[in-house]
Amino acid sequence: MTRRMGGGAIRMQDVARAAGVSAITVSRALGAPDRVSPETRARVEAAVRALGYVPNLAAGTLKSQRSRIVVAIVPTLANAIFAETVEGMTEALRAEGYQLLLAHSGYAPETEESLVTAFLGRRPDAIVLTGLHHTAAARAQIRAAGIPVVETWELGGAAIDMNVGFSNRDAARALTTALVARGYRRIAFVGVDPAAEPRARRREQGYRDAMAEAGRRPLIHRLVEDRGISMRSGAGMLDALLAGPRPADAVMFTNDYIAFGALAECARRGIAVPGRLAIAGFGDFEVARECHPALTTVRVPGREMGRRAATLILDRLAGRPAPPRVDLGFDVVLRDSA
Amino acid sequence: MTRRMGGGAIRMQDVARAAGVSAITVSRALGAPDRVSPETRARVEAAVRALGYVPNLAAGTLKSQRSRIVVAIVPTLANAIFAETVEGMTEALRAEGYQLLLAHSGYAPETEESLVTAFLGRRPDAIVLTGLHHTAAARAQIRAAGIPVVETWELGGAAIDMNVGFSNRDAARALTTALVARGYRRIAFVGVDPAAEPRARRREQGYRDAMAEAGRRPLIHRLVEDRGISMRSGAGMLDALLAGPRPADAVMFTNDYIAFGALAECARRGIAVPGRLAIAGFGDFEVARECHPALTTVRVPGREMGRRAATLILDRLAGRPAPPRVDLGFDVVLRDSA
DNA sequence: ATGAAAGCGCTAACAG
DNA sequence: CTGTTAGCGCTTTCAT
Repeated sequence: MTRRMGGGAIRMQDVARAAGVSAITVSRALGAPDRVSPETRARVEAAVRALGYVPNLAAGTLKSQRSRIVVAIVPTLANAIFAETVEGMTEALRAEGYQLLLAHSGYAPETEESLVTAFLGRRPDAIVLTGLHHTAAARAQIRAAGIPVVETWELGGAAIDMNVGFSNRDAARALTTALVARGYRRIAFVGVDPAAEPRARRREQGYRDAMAEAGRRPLIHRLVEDRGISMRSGAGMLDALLAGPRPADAVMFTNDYIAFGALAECARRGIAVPGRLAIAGFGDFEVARECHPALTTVRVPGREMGRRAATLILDRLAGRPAPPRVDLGFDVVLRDSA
Repeated sequence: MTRRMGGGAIRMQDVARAAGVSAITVSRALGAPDRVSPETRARVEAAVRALGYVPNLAAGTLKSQRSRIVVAIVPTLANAIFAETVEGMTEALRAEGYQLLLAHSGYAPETEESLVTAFLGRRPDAIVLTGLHHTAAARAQIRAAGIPVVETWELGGAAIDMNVGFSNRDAARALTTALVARGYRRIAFVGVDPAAEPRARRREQGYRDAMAEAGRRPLIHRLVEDRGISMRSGAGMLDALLAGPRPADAVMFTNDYIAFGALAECARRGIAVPGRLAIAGFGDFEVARECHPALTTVRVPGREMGRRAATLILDRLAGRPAPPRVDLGFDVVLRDSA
């Protein structure tokens, strides 16, 4: 339409010419509309529309040293667990014109590290990580970048910068205590390799705490796979739980999906839940609410962590005070399965 | 450490000085290592490490007009449905140094449009959309950007550029036909407002096709909410399905989550599945495999669509031939629920 | 309220 | 294989 074709996009200069102003005025009309007279603004806006102008944010980023990009790294998206956090984050960020650069680490700190390296090149304005466990190199790079950091899904003293989440340990302890109160005698815990998944380790610890407080011996089972764990793995644990002279009468799984897998297996085998085996999960995913019998579990603030992480970042970037630590809590949800 | 502090990051120039070469040599050592002598490369790499240099991709993008960013917009992440596609995409892209800018539209074309507008400012090298239904403005902007586009999760003639997916209509038809073959007489379909969800409309159409072929009258029920549909909504449909003098003896839901909700409700009410009511889903999500009775459904290539979308893009960007249309097919999975 | 000049940090193009 | 020059498209700074 104008002089350009084949690759060249419309620049601010072109808009300026069309509107009869200088480039900087276009910049202001777009980025700080109240610094420009209403008439000028209208002319610029008309030119923008007429030309289909889309500002090149790479140029803006380079000059202003603000990218309006926030990086987020989660362990996985395949479970709705972290997906909700991501949704909460994007929604809050979008409202302020920030965009989300996302990847999943597959629960591997080394993968996380290489993602951090790659993403930092975009000069993000902030970064959101899952959990508190990262490689030393990742921490160092992030610190060097000097940007706000939020770690989610875990609470602890070792946060790089800001920390929003809940206590996995307290949550598991509270759930276990509720099971004890309901009268179960042999309460087992099914988790994953504690070395591989920090949040699972904390949950296991909470279970141990509660059992110790109740004067019981912990009964711990671990799933062999430390990733890709899901419903299937729960089903596979039943034999171990029910074997021996003194089988478990209740079991708590490290998350709802695994618990549901066990629950379904009980249905297949005709094992009464909670009659012969009570089952509890962790997370309060939708399946926990909707399955039959409905799962006793712990509700965890997935979406809220995302939203809060975003607002902490936005506050910090706007120079508003932002607390270094936000505990969003949890709720023990007693249903029929235990 | 060096002369800089307070905001200024290390630049290529600093690395060049430390390595005793020019900036462009650093650029090449990093971006095209084989165009630099091994010794030089080693010196550069050492300097990079020593200084903790992270290239500023905003600058690179500006000059090279290649951002190595791919934009993806999905309807939601809360369902594992699209999350798998996103995972497949990131994985394939990451291997080639591309990064994913992601957002979810909440199934609203207008939201999608505004996301497109915002994202185009990053000058992405390609864009991946879900489905074939977009606003005219979104299509126009994308076309004007002149970048490769892949539309996923649906197949049709109206694609903007490339299209990878499967036929929702054929899949639903095949599943319905399988239900007919299994001897069900009154097969109902539970979908959502066809105007609100194009893929659901195609599934409904496939169901109609199969019913017509079998000489049956279609029995269509629709969920009131057109978004946020999930397990709960399935449970709520049972009354309608079983009401009247001639209740359905089989029902097919527009996705597995909804089907599972109905299945669980049957368990709660003591309705035999498939004895009194056979239930089928769509998608073959994990819950379909693991619930009891296991769900008859259609397996859909979620992760593969993501991977394929990525390779189409990479091929196109590398100047390799990329087919405009890839049909990944589907599989009817007959299990116990129907 | 508007503009001119300068430069953010890279890499394409062209030497040598 | 390595270097010089220039400029990508914005926004900051300083003027008017």
